[in-house]
Amino acid sequence: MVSTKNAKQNQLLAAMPEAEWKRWLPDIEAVDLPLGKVLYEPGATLSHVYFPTTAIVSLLHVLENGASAEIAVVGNEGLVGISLFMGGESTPSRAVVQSAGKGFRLPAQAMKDEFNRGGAVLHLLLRYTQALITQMSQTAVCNRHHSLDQQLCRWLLLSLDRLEGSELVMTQELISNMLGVRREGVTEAALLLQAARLIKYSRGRISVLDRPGIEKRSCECYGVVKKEYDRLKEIPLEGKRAPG
Amino acid sequence: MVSTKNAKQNQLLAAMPEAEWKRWLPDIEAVDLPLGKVLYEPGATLSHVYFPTTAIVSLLHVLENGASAEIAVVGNEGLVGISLFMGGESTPSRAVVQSAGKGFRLPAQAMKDEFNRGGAVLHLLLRYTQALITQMSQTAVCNRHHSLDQQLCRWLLLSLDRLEGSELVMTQELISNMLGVRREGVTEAALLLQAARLIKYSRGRISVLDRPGIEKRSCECYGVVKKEYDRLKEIPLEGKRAPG
DNA sequence: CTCGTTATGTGCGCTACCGTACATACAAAT
DNA sequence: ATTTGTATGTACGGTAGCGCACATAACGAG
Repeated sequence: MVSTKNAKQNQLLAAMPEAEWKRWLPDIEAVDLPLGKVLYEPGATLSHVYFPTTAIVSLLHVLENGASAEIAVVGNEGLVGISLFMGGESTPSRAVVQSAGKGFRLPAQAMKDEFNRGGAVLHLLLRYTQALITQMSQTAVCNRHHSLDQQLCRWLLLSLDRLEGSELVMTQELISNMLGVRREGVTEAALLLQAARLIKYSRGRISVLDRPGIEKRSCECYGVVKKEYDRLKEIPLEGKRAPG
Repeated sequence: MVSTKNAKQNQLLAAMPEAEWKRWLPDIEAVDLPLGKVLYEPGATLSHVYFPTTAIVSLLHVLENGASAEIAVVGNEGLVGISLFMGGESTPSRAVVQSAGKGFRLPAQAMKDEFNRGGAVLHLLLRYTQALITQMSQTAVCNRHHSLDQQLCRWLLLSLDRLEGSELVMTQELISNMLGVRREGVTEAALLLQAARLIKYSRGRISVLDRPGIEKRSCECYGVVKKEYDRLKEIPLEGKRAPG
């Protein structure tokens, strides 16, 4: 049981009713999620779903020519691998660990069985998926309308919310991959933020000095997404199952 | 029963097993979906879910300053109002009829009850949602990386697939709202397509002359999305309900 | 301390798209 | 036939971000 004692650092696992949680225990497994680890590739069948606790995972959508963009980010508030219970078995996107840390995982079949019981677990996961959808669509609009500057701020805030402390380990090159822009563009934007004393960084380490300042500079997208996650967290679980 | 005789023009309704379908009948209702009709506003609680048959509905995400972008399009292959069964009650996006036509609708409570039975309906709807998610994320990347030209082609193709015939009623102004770009930009892109004899248009009427030509000119995003919808349509319904 | 490697900074011409301001053209109404 | 409104075309300066080619700087290994 020692191995699962931190599992409830993941908010979905923590929100799970006791009865369900007990059924999961035998199958759940602690995993290390090192930077860059790929949890799934486009089109691949998923073997597990992952519940990050201290790690952050990026959902990247990759184009034929190799260009990519992050469509959502998953931390301890969520899970990676929704297509497993959504019924598609796979997605055309890629999940990569963006910030090293720990997490837990559950085998595909166990996840499906649990989901198909149709109770609290189902509602919990779907509600989370709904929040994820919000994040994706906000990202789509953000890609269209906001400046790199603003997007970098949004991205920093989303990452900060999923980390302890105010430092993130992340090269500008990696950030550029996430945002789907040039590395040099990130350098410039980061310089501006540094000049404004909002952040400080050196060789892959970013310290956030003035979070409120970054929030002011960010586009609305961060706030919208955060608010929606919060809202959905508050709605009580239905958990009911209609009679057959 | 006359009023529902065309309901199975909607692919989701058509895929519904007979037993479920019979339960729905009393509640289902034919509706007219005129151009511009708003099916839901950001944050509003949904009263119905809509199953378009000949109409096309755009899911738009609107920013504070009024700028917007289409994050997905729904035709007779899908339904409008997934947040109802996903558990959020509302979404921060807006659903607008982009191409006038007919559809059917089901009251919110009936939809929820049916979904919570947990059988084929649930799996069908979730699978569709999964396809919708693919469309959203592809759109996000497309917004980032592809030219207006390519995106216009993608958009035309997605619309064509959801219409009979090869003509769409749509001003360039409206298209620009969907794509989240300037109207003049659409004019230029459309001129190029017209010069290449791929389309012809006049005052809000676009005729597609050479569909394969447009497909060649489109970015990959159209193909990826279409393929994923097709793939998910093929997966047989599980429909099973795990024992309590 | 030196060297190779990786991370960051800079410069420059280029292009797609923006914002704005108009000009034209078609279509329906009177 | 003239008017009015809406749809489309054109023009032009501005700019954000691109692709490319380097310059600098930090760090780690030897």
